[in-house]
Amino acid sequence: MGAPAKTSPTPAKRPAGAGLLAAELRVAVMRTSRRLRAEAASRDISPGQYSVLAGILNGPLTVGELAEREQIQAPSMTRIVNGLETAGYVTRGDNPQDRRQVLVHVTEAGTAVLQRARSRRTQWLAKRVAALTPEERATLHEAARILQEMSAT
Amino acid sequence: MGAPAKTSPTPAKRPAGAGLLAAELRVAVMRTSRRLRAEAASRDISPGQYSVLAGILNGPLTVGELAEREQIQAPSMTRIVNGLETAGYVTRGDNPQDRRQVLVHVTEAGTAVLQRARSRRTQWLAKRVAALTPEERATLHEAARILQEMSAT
DNA sequence: TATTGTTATACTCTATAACTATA
DNA sequence: TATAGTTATAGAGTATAACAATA
Repeated sequence: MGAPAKTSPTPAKRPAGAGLLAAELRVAVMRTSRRLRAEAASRDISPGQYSVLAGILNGPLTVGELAEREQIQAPSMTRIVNGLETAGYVTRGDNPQDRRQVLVHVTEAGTAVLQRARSRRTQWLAKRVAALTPEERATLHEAARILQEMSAT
Repeated sequence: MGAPAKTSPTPAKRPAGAGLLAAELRVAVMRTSRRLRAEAASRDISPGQYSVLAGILNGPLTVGELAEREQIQAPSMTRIVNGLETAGYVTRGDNPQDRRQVLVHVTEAGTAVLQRARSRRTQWLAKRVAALTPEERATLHEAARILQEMSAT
């Protein structure tokens, strides 16, 4: 069986076995992602573009590094960067130390659009998060950290 | 701004404001969903097909009901049902009380493939879930419930 | 010869609009 | 006239394979 869950915030629920938990988590994540995509669609920038801009805010990264971070293949990242470059949100620069690489830099317009998008993008989610109890928010905060770590594996 | 977050269960981390939490949650969910899709791809059935089969295990539903449950439009559900019907996993039946409606029934093959898929589909996730602490599993269990409720809104 | 990035191409999933049949 | 479902078409995002430039 699962763990005793001694200090669970919801005493009525026991932790399910790994298989059952994975199944319910998978449904929850897939459904939420579909909802997020639908709600955020056609405003500002795409989810992929958003992540890329956020990733290079603190300094340029190569196309390969970005692809690895986003867990997608290089050609897909090339397309995302193309879109951002056309929109004027990033520029491509050479790396003098390895001229095969392409460093993606964020522009001022890119920084601005990211900040605007940050508030709009999460509007749907933020509205629902705000309706939660502090305990539920803490749970989601911790869950986000766990999911990030699991996905990074 | 967000709530003061007075009784956080994770002392080192305070619950972020609704906007920040929504932002980090969004990234975590989108990244995990991309990972899930990639890991589960081309085995058994698609995520959408999986959810549909699971939904009609306890009795047939109409195409419209399924579309609403999955938060997608009717034509998208028609395509998913087409795929399942071609594969022999569901059958379409009339509703005698309203002949505009189409009731989607699961077949024996559909039930079997769902049970097989259930264990395979969540394999990637279950492996990582099993490596977590009981407390982390409890957190994800609760988070799944919260995400489900938020997505249902 | 190996690696980085791009181009070419195709597949999956989604959506909106137009259509058919039933109510 | 309104509703349930399908068909037609298009768009977004992803992938693999082949190619160019550089190491």
